Amino acid sequence: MMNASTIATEAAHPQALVMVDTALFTIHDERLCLILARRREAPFAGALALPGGFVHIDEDADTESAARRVIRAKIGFDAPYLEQLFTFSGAHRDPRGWSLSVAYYALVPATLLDASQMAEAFAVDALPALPFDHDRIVARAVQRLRDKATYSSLPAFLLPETFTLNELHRIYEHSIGTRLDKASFRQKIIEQGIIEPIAGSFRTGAHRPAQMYRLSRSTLTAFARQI
Amino acid sequence: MMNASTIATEAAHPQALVMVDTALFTIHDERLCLILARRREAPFAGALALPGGFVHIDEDADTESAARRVIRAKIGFDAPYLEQLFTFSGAHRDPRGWSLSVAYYALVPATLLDASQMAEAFAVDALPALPFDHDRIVARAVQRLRDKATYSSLPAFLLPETFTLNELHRIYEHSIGTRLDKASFRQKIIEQGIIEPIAGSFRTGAHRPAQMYRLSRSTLTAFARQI
DNA sequence: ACCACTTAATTGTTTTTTGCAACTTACATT
DNA sequence: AATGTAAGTTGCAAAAAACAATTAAGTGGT
Repeated sequence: MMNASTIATEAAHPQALVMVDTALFTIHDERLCLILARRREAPFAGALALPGGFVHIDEDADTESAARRVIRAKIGFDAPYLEQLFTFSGAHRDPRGWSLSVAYYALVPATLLDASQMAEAFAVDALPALPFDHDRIVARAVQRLRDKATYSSLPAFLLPETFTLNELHRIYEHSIGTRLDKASFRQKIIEQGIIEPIAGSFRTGAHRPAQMYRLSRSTLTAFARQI
Repeated sequence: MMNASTIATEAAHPQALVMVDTALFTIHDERLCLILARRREAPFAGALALPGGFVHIDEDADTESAARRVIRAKIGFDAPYLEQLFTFSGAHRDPRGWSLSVAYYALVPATLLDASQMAEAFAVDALPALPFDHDRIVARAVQRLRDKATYSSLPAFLLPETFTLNELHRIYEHSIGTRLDKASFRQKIIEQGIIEPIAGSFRTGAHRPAQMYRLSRSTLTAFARQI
């Protein structure tokens, strides 16, 4: 029978530090933002960084559970969308030694965040300097979001439960970073069937009321073609 | 100053086993295959599995280097294409304890493999039962290959340095799993500029000779549209 | 030498998808 | 009731894709 010390002998190698880091996207003032955390401990105590922490193998079922735990600690609830991004590793990314960080990215509607949480949201194109290799994590997360926005329902997870087609249109444009034709966008979204109108529900304002919609599925839907 | 024992105290948690596993794709008899390795050690000694091993933090610069080392040990050279796939983790995927495996996938032209290596190539739709969670790794690797084949030069890395357009056509069909129109395929590939004709070089045979091509770039090229 | 056969490569036509612009609708405000 | 503006639709031209047919270039058999 094997026990921990047998394993250590078998592996016969010094151990890597295993952690998770999370890129929490939200929208603020029509801009794509990331929620940062101020580090309480060394290294880089006091600096703003991506929320993260060590994997606790006695407590976390897997790294995704660890990421969920980190996110809950940060915002108080589970993000509507969470996906593994990439695993970063090496001797120099953390001064404490050879480390491995499984990075996740999540999308959080701004409506679910309170003022103090929104105060820690920074536009992705105006982030402060970040410690470790968090710049690389951010770059990859933004790239992933942009890529995936072109062929899936991903950006919808930045919106509240209900939204108008124009709101969805704008969030796609902000996610992808390019202008999208209104007529084509509406047609494609409708025919993909990712959203459904909420009968009788309209956003009223100064002008013509807008039909409210909700996502048909709570999970990501990939499109056959690009948006 | 910090040292290993301080860190262990700081982390204050039992450690995860950190390893890499690799899905090595190749083509044999017009079929998409994976190269498996027979395990020499417990657990699952004697079973066929994805080539893999522990990360050696004193030797591997990062997990990608570890994957390259594993691949070199298996086939004797670096795969022309290597990419991180996904990180699998949890208490139950390996009987030795809570483990984390960073999975990579690689594409290797059959022409670079010798007979003994090809003997360990199994069609992805007729694989033997695999230990650990290697079935999940394989499923995700095949899915990634199929997805990426639809919008990039990825399948070309399964071919030797030089190839004909029809060979490229067939490898795309095998990678994606669907039929592609000959005329459209040729036009799209040419206009993407991922390949260039080799002046004066033709594959001769019983019929009309076919122009030979090579990749224009040694790195992956993503297309603006689907193939 | 010529014909049949097969694969390589191109050409042409139809259908579908896009990109763009103009237009209609429905409200609040004055 | 007129005006302004955002919501939503319609129509058309251009581009892209799918499909079908044709031409090109060799080998091998007679």
